[in-house]
Amino acid sequence: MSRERQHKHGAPATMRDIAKEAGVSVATVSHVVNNKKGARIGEETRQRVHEAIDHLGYRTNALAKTLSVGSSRFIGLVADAIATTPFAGQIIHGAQDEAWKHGYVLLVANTEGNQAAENDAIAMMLEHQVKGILYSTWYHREIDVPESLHQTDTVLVDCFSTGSGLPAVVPNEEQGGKTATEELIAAGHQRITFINTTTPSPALTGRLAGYRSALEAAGIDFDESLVIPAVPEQEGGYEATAAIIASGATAVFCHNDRVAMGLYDGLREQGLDVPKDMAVVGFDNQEVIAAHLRPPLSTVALPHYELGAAGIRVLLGLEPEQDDEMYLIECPAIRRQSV
Amino acid sequence: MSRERQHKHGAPATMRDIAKEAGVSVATVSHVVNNKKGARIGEETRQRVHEAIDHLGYRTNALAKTLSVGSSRFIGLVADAIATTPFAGQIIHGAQDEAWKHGYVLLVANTEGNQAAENDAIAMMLEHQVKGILYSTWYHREIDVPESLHQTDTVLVDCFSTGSGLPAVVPNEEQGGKTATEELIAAGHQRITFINTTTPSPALTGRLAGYRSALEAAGIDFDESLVIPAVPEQEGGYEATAAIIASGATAVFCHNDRVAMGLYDGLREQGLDVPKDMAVVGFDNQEVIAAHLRPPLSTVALPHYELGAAGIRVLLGLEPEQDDEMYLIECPAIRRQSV
DNA sequence: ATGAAAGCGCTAACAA
DNA sequence: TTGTTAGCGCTTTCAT
Repeated sequence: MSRERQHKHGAPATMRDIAKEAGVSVATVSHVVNNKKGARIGEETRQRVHEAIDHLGYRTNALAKTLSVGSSRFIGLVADAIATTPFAGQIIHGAQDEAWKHGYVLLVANTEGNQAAENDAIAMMLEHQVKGILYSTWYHREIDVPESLHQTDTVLVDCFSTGSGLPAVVPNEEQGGKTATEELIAAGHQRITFINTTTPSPALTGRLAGYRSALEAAGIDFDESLVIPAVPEQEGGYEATAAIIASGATAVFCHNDRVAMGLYDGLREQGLDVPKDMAVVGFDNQEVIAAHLRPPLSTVALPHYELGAAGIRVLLGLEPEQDDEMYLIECPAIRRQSV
Repeated sequence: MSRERQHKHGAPATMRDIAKEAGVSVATVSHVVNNKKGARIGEETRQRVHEAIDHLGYRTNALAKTLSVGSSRFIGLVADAIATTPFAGQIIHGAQDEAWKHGYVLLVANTEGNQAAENDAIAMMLEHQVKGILYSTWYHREIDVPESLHQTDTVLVDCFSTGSGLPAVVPNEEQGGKTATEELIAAGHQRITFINTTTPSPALTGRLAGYRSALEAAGIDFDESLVIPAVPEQEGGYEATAAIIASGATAVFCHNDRVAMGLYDGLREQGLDVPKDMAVVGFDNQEVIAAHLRPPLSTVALPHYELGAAGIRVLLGLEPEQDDEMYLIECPAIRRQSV
């Protein structure tokens, strides 16, 4: 009973239509639609307007509104690898929820690391008068900021660029490494190996620092020979098996869930049981893997959802200022059954 | 506190600014900016305009343009689980690329299956005058279409709703199942088990139909006892191990990569080698898993990128009409080393 | 309590 | 070849 004919091809009803139908001016319609508190509209008039609105199926034209008020409700999100990882999805989700909460909508663009696509994407967002841009990468690293990003407010998510002056929201790698190690220590382990990545990155240095600091806090001497470099994938974990066993350790902190998965295979081949013979913790909390390994993998989560949400908050100026413009997000422990 | 940020970027230059700077009318500016072919502009004037443009750093206001021409360049994409799976990312990526190619930009919203969020998202898209909406789910299934979707052109992606009259773009499960089975047959296997899912879905029936048709085409009798039901995750594959071995089969087609991963574990525990003692193919081509299992898993890909891209094409009327409004996208074989 | 009118930045006839 | 003039749908003073 509410809509007359909302044909796909019929032009949508405008305020003018409502005004005519209700026998009032568009100004009045605008006032009741937006529930302006300054304006006093007669109860009877308000009523008529509302009737006209759902009789005609009116819906405000956000674009016209934007043009009129001068500031849009768009926030752009440019990601470098939406497709290759579930992580990007989490960032988008977090950003979307938070943006939504404040009345903004997300304009997303994927660039697969392509320079040209990136510039096009940014240009398009600027043309759409975005309030600002979230520029995100799928793994934590330092980047060169595209020049065009400086034309609007932008915040870096899961990446940073020292000297760019742009605020960055990144995971707290060191705290994460410390947390992972502490899980092992708390379970009584003293000789703990750390399979670290071989690719230079904040993750490499941060997690190592965390590992050392956890050890130190527990009064355990750091033994360089216990940190084993490996390609950060299943293959790396598998290949590290022999070294792990030879080290005499009783627990291992893996650089990420995928190397833990590879290590599981290696351990199983040697007839070793997790966690009885060897405790293991991963990093990332990559759901498809961690939750379904046997036994389910205890790990530390990369807070992608929070990264996206926090990104929006700093963009909107809702987050307490950080002096160095680096917003560190905590990586929480996810306990399952491998420790 | 930080009100400085708000003043960082001055109001962007408008066409009027350019017009003044170049000493011409806005109409002229509009013409050169859009390279209107109808209008002849003096080379010298055009020059001046261009100079003013990059002197003032002009950028067209897409919103104003939309309002003026009457049709926007937005396409909405509402997804039910952007965060929980890498698949959604692929759909977005495909949609984004294709939309972009035709001058459209994507407005994305995530709803996590929440009814209210869904309606809000759709309403918001309608308010932004989207050209149409892509409604996608993260696994292929039949759905009830939200009423509001009928207020604009919409196409269903990775889901369908018979009787809704809405076009749907879905993976060709049957062809996929057939392809997977054929990979095994081509490798010389005759006794092939199929670990099928237990959850009712197009995947359950479609892949089974494909399995049977491949068998039939190869002159192999279908043996009901060779299809083993299992939870579609690692656990299901692992638990199916005994039945698989007992069946005397030499190859198995797994409902998805995750069950294949579980099966790998089970097989390894029994000292069986893949593919020597048992050939296995998966389904989905879930990169993080399939490419890194030992040995890397041969599988059949769910064409998510194509799903998204094709969705845009049918929305834009670029795809040859399909009578039943069902657009089947092929699932290609991905050969690795498990067969 | 309500309406008239002037924009917002841009496009598109139609003039000149 | 270029400028004038209406809008597009909405908000917002300022009148009435």
